[in-house]
Amino acid sequence: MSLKDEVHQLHAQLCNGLADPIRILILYSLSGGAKHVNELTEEVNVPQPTISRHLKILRERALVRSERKGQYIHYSLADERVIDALDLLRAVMADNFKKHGQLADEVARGSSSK
Amino acid sequence: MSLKDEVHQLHAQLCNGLADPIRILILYSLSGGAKHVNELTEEVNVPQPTISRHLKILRERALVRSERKGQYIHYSLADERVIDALDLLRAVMADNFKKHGQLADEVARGSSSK
DNA sequence: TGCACATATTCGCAAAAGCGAATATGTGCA
DNA sequence: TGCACATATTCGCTTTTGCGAATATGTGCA
Repeated sequence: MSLKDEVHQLHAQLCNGLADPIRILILYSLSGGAKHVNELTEEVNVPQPTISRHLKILRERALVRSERKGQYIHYSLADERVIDALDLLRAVMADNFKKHGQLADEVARGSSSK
Repeated sequence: MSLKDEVHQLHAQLCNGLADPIRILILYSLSGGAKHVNELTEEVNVPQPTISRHLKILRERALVRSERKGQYIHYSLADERVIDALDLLRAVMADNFKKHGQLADEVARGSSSK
């Protein structure tokens, strides 16, 4: 595989890190400030091992950073621009719905800029 | 599933549309102007049925638009902001590499702004 | 040290994705 | 109509992904 293709491969993997509803919820949650795993578990409302599995994926793609603080491990966004990218895509989606007259309001609400 | 979760599901599907190297190549190629399938086949250098399968996915996610022009079908970006989002993520990736001193140059080259 | 809590990993499995090869559909033109 | 070209779909298969349940690891404190 050429070096250039490797870059596209990595670019795709980064995008793949965003391609799951739970991970999107985690990222938006972290955009409101660093949190530890239990807080995320409550906010996203899925079992703790599931959160940890998704956090591992986000870590592997360098989308989040983790830092141990005593007993807890604090997770934070690695780069705020990831939220910008998500918001852009959400806006694209909202416009599509507007064109087809469905769900547009709910999409517009609940973004990171709530 | 709640309506809000449905939105996150759709958001994730949109991101999933970007989560493949071939589709990323297709989108960047289309950012240089509308093209028909054979042109994409040559540029991306994969078999034609493969391109068509990926185009179907991009269509389903409303990332591209298709318009028949006689014998050909012209594909174009549905929304330029998708490229903005991809570029943002590529920049995030480039910065990560810069921190780890790998591949950063190649990542910076070959973006949509070539 | 040993217990309580926070977080991560493993396992087994069911569901989904991606691919090559073959084939089908659609369109223009002789 | 029938042929040539452009594009889409189907099929069989292998690989990957995601999940729940159980379990392991790591940390602070009595």
